[in-house]
Amino acid sequence: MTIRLTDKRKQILQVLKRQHGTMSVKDIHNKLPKIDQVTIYRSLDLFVKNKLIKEVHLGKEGMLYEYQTEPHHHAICDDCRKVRHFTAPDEKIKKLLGLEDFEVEEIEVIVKGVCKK
Amino acid sequence: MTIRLTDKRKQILQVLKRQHGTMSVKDIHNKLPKIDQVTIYRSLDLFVKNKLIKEVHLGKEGMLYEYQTEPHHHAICDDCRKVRHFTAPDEKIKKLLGLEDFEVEEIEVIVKGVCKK
DNA sequence: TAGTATATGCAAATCATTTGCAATTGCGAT
DNA sequence: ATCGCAATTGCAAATGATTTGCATATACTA
Repeated sequence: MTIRLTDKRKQILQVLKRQHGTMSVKDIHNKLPKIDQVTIYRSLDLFVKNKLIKEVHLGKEGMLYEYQTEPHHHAICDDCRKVRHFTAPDEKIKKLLGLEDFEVEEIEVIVKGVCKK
Repeated sequence: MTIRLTDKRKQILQVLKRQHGTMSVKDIHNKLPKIDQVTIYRSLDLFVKNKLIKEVHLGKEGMLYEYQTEPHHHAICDDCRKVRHFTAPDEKIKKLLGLEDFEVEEIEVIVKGVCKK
């Protein structure tokens, strides 16, 4: 099985790269109305499996996808629903967790609260 | 608006308390087949809003609910899908995050990887 | 105990995501 | 260049989780 970087896949990845943040399938479809939603779903799955992008659950609103230039975590405001990024040294988090008998592959921190502007 | 702790709600909460772990709506419904799923959905929403229980997303499989005697985080094995709990001092995590301008209400850490038994 | 607000069940709607299948396209071998 | 086949795409329909509308049942207050 080969993974072809077709034109549509390139477009989808491009949109995600430009966004600098999370997008839903709908968001992507709005930007690329000529590409079928199903194709977007399948492409995203493929990208996730190949670790080109990340998927995150930040609420009940369905899965979100994100191209990360550098790994980061998310804080979401309960009021305005805006998402903020923040970085934290994975190694230190790992140490805090102290998980024995577990081969850690990915750590995801989701912070909920209210942003005071 | 008053929150009535009706018999059905008590049963649902009871089931969650006994579980010591996450449950899906289906899981709960299996244990309490006489209570309609819709009632379970509505009760869980209510419990979450009143902070009696927590809801977590650990995968694509839909929302999970959990009664936590003490706050903890989750590690999920990509192979066996088993969920493990672990605690970590919130204060220290908060410090690592270094979120300015954000009123933190809840921190959720989700670890993905493989458990080596 | 009557009156009213809340809770419940059922059927149907909605929303995100997946699947089946037929048509199209990309790419390597000729 | 083009033939052939595997991978990709779109469309329609299926699935699965969750929500909504509404009529009935139940709990609490006066």
